[in-house]
Amino acid sequence: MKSFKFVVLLSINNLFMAYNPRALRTKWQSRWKEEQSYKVELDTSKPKFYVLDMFPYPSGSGLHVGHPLGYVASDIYSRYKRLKGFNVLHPMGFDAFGLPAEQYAIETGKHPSQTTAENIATYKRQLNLIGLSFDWSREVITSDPSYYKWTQWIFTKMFNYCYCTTADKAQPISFLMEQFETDGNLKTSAFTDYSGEFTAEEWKAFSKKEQEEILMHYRLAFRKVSFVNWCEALGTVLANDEVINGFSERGGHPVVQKPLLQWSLRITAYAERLLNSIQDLEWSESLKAQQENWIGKSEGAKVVFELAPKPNPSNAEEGNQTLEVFTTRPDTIFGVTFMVLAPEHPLVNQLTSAENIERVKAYKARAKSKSNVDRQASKEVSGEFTGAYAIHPFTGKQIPIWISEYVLVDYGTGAIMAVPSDDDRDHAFATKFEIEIIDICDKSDYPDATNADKLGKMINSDFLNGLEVKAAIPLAIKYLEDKGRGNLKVNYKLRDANFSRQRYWGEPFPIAYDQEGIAHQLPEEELPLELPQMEDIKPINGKAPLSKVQDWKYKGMPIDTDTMPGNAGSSWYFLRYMDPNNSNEFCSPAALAYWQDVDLYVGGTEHAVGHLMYARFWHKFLYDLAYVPTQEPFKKLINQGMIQGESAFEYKVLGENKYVSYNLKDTYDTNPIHVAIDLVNDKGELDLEGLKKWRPEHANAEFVLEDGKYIVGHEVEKMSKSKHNVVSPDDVIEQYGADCFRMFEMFLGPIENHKPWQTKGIDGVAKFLRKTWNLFHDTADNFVVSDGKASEKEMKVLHTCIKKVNDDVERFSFNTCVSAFMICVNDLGEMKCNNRAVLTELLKLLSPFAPHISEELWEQLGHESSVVKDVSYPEFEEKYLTESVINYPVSINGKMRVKIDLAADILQEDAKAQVLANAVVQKWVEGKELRKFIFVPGRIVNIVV
RNA sequence: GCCCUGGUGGCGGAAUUGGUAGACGCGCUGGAUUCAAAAUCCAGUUCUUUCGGGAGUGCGGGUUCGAUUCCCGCCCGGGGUACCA
Repeated sequence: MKSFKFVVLLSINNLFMAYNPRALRTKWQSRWKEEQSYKVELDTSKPKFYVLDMFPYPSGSGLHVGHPLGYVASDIYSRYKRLKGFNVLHPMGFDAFGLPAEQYAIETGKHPSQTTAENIATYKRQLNLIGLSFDWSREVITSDPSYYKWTQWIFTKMFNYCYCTTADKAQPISFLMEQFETDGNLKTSAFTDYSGEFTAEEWKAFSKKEQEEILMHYRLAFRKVSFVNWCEALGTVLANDEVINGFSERGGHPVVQKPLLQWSLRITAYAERLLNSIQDLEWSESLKAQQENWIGKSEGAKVVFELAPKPNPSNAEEGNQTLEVFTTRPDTIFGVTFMVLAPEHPLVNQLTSAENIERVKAYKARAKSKSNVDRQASKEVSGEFTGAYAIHPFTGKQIPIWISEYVLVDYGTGAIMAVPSDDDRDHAFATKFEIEIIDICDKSDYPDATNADKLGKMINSDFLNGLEVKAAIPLAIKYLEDKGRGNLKVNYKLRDANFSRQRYWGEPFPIAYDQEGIAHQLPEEELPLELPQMEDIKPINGKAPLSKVQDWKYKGMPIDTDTMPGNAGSSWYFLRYMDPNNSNEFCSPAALAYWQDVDLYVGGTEHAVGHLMYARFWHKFLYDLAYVPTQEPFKKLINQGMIQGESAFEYKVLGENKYVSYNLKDTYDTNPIHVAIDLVNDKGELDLEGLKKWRPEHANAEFVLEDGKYIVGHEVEKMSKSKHNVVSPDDVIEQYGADCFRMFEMFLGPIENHKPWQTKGIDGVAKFLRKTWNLFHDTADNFVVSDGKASEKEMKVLHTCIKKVNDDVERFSFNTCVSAFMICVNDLGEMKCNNRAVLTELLKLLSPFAPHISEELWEQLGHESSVVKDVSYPEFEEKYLTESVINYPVSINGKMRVKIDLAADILQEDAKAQVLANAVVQKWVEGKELRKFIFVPGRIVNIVV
């Protein structure tokens, strides 16, 4: 009876005293919250450091174990920098506007503002569970009017600015209008897609409406007709990824291209600057390459072709029309045998002769019915002759003009000069339609060269004959210039960004239209223009949801009914964190002067071009207006890899309610079906009782087992709800604790690698944390540390770890940090080290990785201060690592044969004598000629015989 | 096709500047402890071997005293992109 009581007492005691991650988590997380441990203020006495995670979209399914990979890494770095004396800005917020919330609202009737608020609450709870050191007082939510006021404000700035190509920066539209008043557009260097010319007199003679239409071609935020994916059956516009092979993803209804007057942002004006400053960024080479490819700069020439007069011109002016093309191979001009226009090219209708008009119309209609993606996916050669001809600028020959889908209306000039001998697509086209092919480039010196290599010697090319391609190109351009038929031209793949969405859940445009349809911005004091509350947010008759709002007017003028896309709010959020509650400015100059830019940005590669390109563009625009102090927003960027899920499959026999185990599936005709991964144990065995509860259709099913077990099949795929392979961090943290979760995520491998989630190794990290705890406690879990002077061996172990962790955090190699901690704790454990001085430093080192256990043990050491914010990072001291003797590996002919201790300061001659005297070395060297003795101090000895 | 990545034990991975290949962890094997199990601890764990060694970082060459690392030519996986004139 007595001993029974004793056992109970002991286990209760254990429950309270032993390492209990759950209790520590709640204790310290609430303490940090109470004490606002992670609140950060502008403090010019300290150097700043800005660590940012990519803005999460709060989806309905919450965080899975893949998301925190980057968050934990950036948190460790933030905590590390804090202990190093930096004033660290480490904020978090939510990209809360967007399509999924709106779609969910339409399906369930729940208002997006409600679901968004719920999802944000879930995200915050989960993020806090991990023990991340965010300053929540700086939280930014894009759907909050106090935030989107400034998104709208930046938009109005873009509306009021154009781009000056000589000053190479944005300039006010008013400046441009003054130019028009004095010189028309003849002298302006403003960036534009406007091709007409007008004098000052003509400008003044234009109506207000005509003037505004011209200005739209200069504004950085402007309206133009662009195409949307229109689905008649759903009565709505679809995003590209909602369209599959010309049909809607939901329902499979046909989708057509429909022209709509929409807002765009003139990012193309910044193409060259966006390209040039990539070089200065500390981003991965692959990411830089993706941005460069996206901008897609190519140098070539603009060539102007006269059009041959029509046999029966309907009016006299038509005869003087010209056709402009862009080419990267002006040297091939003597090989041009036809021209091709995009079907949508504005000259097509007017060029087409009467006898071809029907067929051209039919071809255009066919092109229009296909989505862009479809058109580009098809490799089929198709086209139609217009009946018109152009005149070759040098030979004067008549060249037939065709239209074809392979020419894209929005790249270059929407027209090409076709050179079938030196372009694969032109060649295929010429072959199919039996058009002449003139050989103009002798490639016999380069048997393996493709057309893309631009190699060969010019032939049949008049003044270019005999020249290599590289020499012929500049000469051809010079000739074109001299004859006034063309000039050097640089072209970019980058397109202006469509900035309108016919949706509800986004920022409204602060723009109203007068009776003539002229766009006017709302005055600044009217911002924010709040999104009106609507019960039913479905689009109506193909019009945007806001068109249903009765009084959606400003001073009687109708307000724009489109809303901004998701990338609006996320293009500048990183600036708002610097001064999140400012109601007078988007961010104060003082905050900007101090925080400057993001020092470290952590996020996934899925934003490689979209978000990062837009944010850089907005930032450069704000820089031009002198609102921000830096040219680039994100100095250093780390891409975290994707954590994939491991899916599990059961195998259903076709047509029967029967499931066979993995290794037997090939003897039946089966279909794999996803099963919930949490019903499967480490050995791949399926919990059949759990399965029956999860999916009742299994209740009466027959299971064909192997060795009495049902074994599932596995596959690694993206983690997603529909694949039933999602693992929530909540469960892992509940079972192992937040510190273990954090360290295990880091231990999985290099931060940038993609890897499947497997809890297989997590016990190793859990063991490590227990061992760390046990350095401070005896077997009965009493807190025991000793006070004397630490031994040299202990100091060596400690400082080896300090050096390794310090170096590895700096290069973002967190997995090797965890290894270093394990080695250190194992070594100290082996030495039975519980020395206060050693353990104190160890806790400081560990706290960025495992803040909860560190804080608890820190308190147990008797500190009133906090190890997560009040201490400074341990200093590495070389003297603890210096050795008087070094154990050298000795290689013979490059193979390691023996290790020999040599004095650290030994000279080569002495080393040689000692090494050669060694018995093992003797054995290998005996009877052979000693050719060379290599001694690399501190490293290695190599003997060549 | 083009651009970018990566390829190392049974598994995740380490080797930072060309210098001991496989750190650390998982798993596995054997042992201690236990009535037993879990947990814990100890030892072993690239392959091969005639126990001297030999081979080995996707494959084939090269440079070097020495190559996972640098160079040339291939193969395979992952990501991006695509009629871009």
